[in-house]
Amino acid sequence: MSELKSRGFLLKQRAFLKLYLLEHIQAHKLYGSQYIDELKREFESYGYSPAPSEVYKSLHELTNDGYVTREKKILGEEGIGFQEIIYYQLTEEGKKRADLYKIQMKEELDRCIGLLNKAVRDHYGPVSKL
Amino acid sequence: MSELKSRGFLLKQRAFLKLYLLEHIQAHKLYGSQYIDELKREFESYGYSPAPSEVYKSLHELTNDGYVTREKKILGEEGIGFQEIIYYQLTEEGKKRADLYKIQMKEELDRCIGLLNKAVRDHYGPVSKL
DNA sequence: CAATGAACACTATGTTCATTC
DNA sequence: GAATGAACATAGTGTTCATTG
Repeated sequence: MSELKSRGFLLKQRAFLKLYLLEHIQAHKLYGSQYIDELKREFESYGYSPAPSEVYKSLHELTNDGYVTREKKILGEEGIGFQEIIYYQLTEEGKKRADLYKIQMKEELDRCIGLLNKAVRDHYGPVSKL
Repeated sequence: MSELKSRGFLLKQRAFLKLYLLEHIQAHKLYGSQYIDELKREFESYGYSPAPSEVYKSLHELTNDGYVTREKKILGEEGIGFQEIIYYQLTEEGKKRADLYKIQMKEELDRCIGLLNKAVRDHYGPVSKL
């Protein structure tokens, strides 16, 4: 998860998605496009709609980094429409490392929020506390 | 300033820099590398150090979009070290449009802060109000 | 056909270095 | 030599489309 060390301008999208995916995977075992739907719904009112491929890439990276394992299943009735889907599941190792990831992400989120709030203060007067 | 309409994940760096540059240029007429120094100092404690070329590109775009005009000067003593520098200055048109730009940026900043705060709430509990 | 993911394209950003006075 | 900015390289993200069962 090298994107956490970058310290550039703002947080990278994929780091953000991974934070959500780690939690969603822990909460309920779903397959790829279901997480995509969840995320789209979740961020809809924030004017953000993650591209499917970004979510898949995030899932691949979590897999490659050993956070999660994949489990293929076939969906649908015999004979007519088959559909392969892939379930994701946190590994034991992944659970521990997810905690560390969360801690690092908290710092990064705070940094970014701080930077954006500074811009609001600098250009639109003091930030309201409500 | 088409980067304001994107509505992707987070704000683009250059849009952010332009907001600062428009205000800095209005506040005091400096040349390029002086704005760079100002910005670096300003964001230092936020773990963000804009690359010089990003600032120059932002200044070029502000120029091309008619917000500012450029004025070349020669710095230094005759005979030995000459140094060409470029001062920037808001146009009349630029002042008006900068206000519009600020309004649009406010929305975008709020959207991004909202998205990041949501992540903090979702993963680390309710956001403290201080 | 829906889900997956690879390939491709494009945009944003960072790095290097030539120029110029 | 310091400032400027072009050229280049890379990263990040979005789009399209082939696969496949």
